[in-house]
Amino acid sequence: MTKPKQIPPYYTSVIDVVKLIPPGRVTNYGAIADFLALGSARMVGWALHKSGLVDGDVPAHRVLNRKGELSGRLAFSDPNYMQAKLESEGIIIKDHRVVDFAKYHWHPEEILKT
DNA sequence: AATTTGACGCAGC
DNA sequence: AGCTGCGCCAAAT
Repeated sequence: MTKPKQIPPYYTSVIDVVKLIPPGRVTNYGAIADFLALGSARMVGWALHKSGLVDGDVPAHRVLNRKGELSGRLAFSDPNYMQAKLESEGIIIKDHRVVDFAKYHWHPEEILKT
């Protein structure tokens, strides 16, 4: 019979961290991977891709690659969703790239400081 | 079961 | 400063 697909634990961990990203801020896959000690930023990418199927309330549009590029925009239902959402949060995007990326860059470590 | 791909990152050139 | 190659680990074919 149909077997309910189990969600690997680290998927949930990644989703949890992504949900903690403050509006108007962005982060990169490597930062999350390092924070969760996944050992590979690719895992974060995979987890986020699946996140849409697991939880539709994940602000995955705030996760970019280390260059600040919207590398995952093509994976969304609408390629323009990611940019539109980020711009609506006050982030300027030029050629699928975040302007002043370092300025908006957020690190999971921030949640520990508070 | 083996090979390829992937929402990545970094060192080297 | 941009391109190439390699490493990372899991999922898909």
